[in-house]
Amino acid sequence: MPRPKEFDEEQALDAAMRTFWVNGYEATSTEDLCRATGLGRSSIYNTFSSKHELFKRSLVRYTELMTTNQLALLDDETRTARDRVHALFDAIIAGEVENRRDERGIGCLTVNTTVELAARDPEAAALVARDQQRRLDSLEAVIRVGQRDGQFTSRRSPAELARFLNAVIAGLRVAGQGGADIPTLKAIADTALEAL
Amino acid sequence: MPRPKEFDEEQALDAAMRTFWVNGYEATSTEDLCRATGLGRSSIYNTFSSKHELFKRSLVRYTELMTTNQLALLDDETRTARDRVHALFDAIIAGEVENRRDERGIGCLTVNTTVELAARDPEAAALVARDQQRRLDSLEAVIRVGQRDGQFTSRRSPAELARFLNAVIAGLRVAGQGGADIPTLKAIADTALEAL
DNA sequence: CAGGTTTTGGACAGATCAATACAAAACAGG
DNA sequence: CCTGTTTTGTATTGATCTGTCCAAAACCTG
Repeated sequence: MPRPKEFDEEQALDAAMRTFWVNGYEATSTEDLCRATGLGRSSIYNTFSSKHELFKRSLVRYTELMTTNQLALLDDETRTARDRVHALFDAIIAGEVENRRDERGIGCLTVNTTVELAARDPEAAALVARDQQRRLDSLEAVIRVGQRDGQFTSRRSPAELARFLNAVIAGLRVAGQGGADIPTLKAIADTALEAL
Repeated sequence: MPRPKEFDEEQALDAAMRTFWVNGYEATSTEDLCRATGLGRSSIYNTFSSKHELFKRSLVRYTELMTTNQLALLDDETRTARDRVHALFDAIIAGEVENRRDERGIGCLTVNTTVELAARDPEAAALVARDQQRRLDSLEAVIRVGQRDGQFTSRRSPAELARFLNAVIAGLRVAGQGGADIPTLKAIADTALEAL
């Protein structure tokens, strides 16, 4: 009996997510969100309650899309540990490249959120922390495999190396946003791989 | 003949810098700046022209203070290359530790600016890029020394390794903001050092 | 101590912010 | 085709934002 929505909620969420991703939370106005999604204010508030709620859903969606894809690369047991980590770096760099604006990457929404919001938005911080834990778990597992197979020779613990890789990934993102070119990003990733 | 200012401009700049550092550019209101500096609106606008101008000056001051100190560590020719890089990491981690709020670091203003502003503020981007170049130059020089002395055995070029270290530093900052504890940060830094 | 200049405080301007109110439009079921 | 429910567009709210205005206070110099 109710009137159906004229738009696809998931599609609108993707548009909102991308806007937050590119502009950040504070610099994104509700009007920006209207323009990006093509919806009116009423539809947005009716569907997503508030800007903050919409941001949280955007963040969740981002991690569902991105992290899930990336962890699939790490968990691919048909490949060696080194190949998996390499594939992850390649995917990250490829993402940075295809999302360039004015010679700069747009980074990673979870990194951006950590920097912009984590200190004063506990909910956002919790979502990012949860995502990070998933990533660390997968990284640790693949490093363990690589150590068992003798591919990774560092004597450091898998947990430490996972943290290290995660930091390098964040650093890659920041470097991309700073305007580093692809060969530079590849060199950073390769150097990190050699540290394992 | 003119009436002198009642405040110390440099001191006010430091307070403003710290506010931008902790809260970010967008989330800092002019009233926040008044509260932090203890100045009235008129004094701020009379002295610094605008929020954006004040931000640029804060950014310059930040890099003058921080980068200058850090590069002094890298350029200290009384120490070995490895010791210098180690000292840099120690200083960064010590800085992250002494600036913690609610179990989180407040990061680095240049990294924060890269993430929040570089894409849409060319002036801020230029200031950050200039600072980064200084850092890369010093890193490259010390790596060159380490390679000559046989302390660093990686076959990668000093330029690439400098980029790598810079990325790890950014990653350290983000990790600190994400709530990583000190041993974790130290492990990340040590792992990076081993890659050289 | 007086004149000229600057700083300072507080009120204010205009824009923009997130969010809401409300009525008209659009749809499903009976 | 009508009834009830939801969505949608528009106008508007009240708060907050950056920046300005202006008069009074404060200072230095002559």
